[in-house]
Amino acid sequence: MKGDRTRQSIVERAVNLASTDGLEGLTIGRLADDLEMSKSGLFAHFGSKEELQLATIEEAKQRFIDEVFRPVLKVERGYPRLLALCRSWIDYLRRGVFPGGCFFAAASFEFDGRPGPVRDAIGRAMFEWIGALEKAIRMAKEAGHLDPRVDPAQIAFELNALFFGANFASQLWRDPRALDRAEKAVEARLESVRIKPSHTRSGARRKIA
Amino acid sequence: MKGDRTRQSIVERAVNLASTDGLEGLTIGRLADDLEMSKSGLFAHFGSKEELQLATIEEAKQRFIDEVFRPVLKVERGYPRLLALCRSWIDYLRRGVFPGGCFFAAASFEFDGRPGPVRDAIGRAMFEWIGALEKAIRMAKEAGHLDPRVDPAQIAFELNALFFGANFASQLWRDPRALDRAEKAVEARLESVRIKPSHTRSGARRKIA
DNA sequence: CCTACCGATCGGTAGG
DNA sequence: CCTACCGATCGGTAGG
Repeated sequence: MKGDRTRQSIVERAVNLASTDGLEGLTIGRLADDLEMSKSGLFAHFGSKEELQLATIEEAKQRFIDEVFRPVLKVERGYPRLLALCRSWIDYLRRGVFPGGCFFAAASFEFDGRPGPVRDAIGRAMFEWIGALEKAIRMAKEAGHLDPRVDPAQIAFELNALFFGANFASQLWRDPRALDRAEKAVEARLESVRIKPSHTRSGARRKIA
Repeated sequence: MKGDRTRQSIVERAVNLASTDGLEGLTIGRLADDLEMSKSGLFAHFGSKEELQLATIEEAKQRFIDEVFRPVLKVERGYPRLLALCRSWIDYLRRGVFPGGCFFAAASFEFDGRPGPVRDAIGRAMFEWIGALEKAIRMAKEAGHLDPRVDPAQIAFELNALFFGANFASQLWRDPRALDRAEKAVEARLESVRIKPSHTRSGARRKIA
């Protein structure tokens, strides 16, 4: 019980530290100092730095799901939910859910050159996220809200790229226009493949641009 | 003379190491081992790790200019050069100019949360790159090849985002489709704001999509 | 460009 | 959860 609460406070702090300094820059000594506990006391909860890193990724996933994904499930399926999901991502950066920007963007670029279980866990987490994005696109397509010729994997790739581009400019330059630019680009891209609901019974679906 | 050659071989190796392990993961000891020289002998060329990091960024800039930017200057100005610049970026990833993918994408995400001269240098380098991209867009617009309503900063933001998205998927997942997806997205985006040259004297310019 | 060294910090362990 | 410790490595220095 108490051990669980301690462990939880450790991984929460670890996620915040890792989002600014990286998962490798996260050190057991500094984390212990921050939490005013001994290194070995903290260490005992994980057994190795790698396990601490994996636990940190798991905690970041939970926070991401709670902050970005879950709120959107109440929006109606199809185009509205897809658009809401994209806006939710941008808003998650705007609200500063992680102090160093998107934890997963940072972790992806940090570990893409280092083989091992940590890289694999980040790869899986991003695969799940892109998969969720792709699913939202596919559902909108199947609901007749998107051009049937649309390739969900391609659109998911492009939307994710815009999110990373937003993270880049807003974090490295502290450029407040970055999030607006990303929002504009995302909305234009979705609009370009949208099929607007026809209000007349005989009205043919409008051609997409 | 000899000192210059040694220094050059150090920074070349440093760029490669940093592209996979990060600019902070780059350590003087490992770099010295790799080059089969003493730590202090290597260290004497720079005076501090920070100076080594700054020299490494400078070397990466040179390589980027030589590999991505310079080849494109021979292409005719306007739309052709803009398209060639984008393709050159994607081809630079494809050729594996840096072993760990794009040095600047990695460095941007690594240092965007750590204040200091290294972050500032990366910020400036990226500012110059986005500026060059923006200039290519502006030139195409002024040549009448792009919709006059186009905002060069917006398009530059989007193109750079697609490049980073390509780096992400090709590095973290080793997904060979990533570069093709980026190429497709870039070409579609440019096409969407393109004004095709009219071949008839009386022909009005076609509306963009 | 080298050997020889410094204090600090790293991940991790012993033993309680 | 702690104190006390380990060898290895970190960035950096002295002196040549």
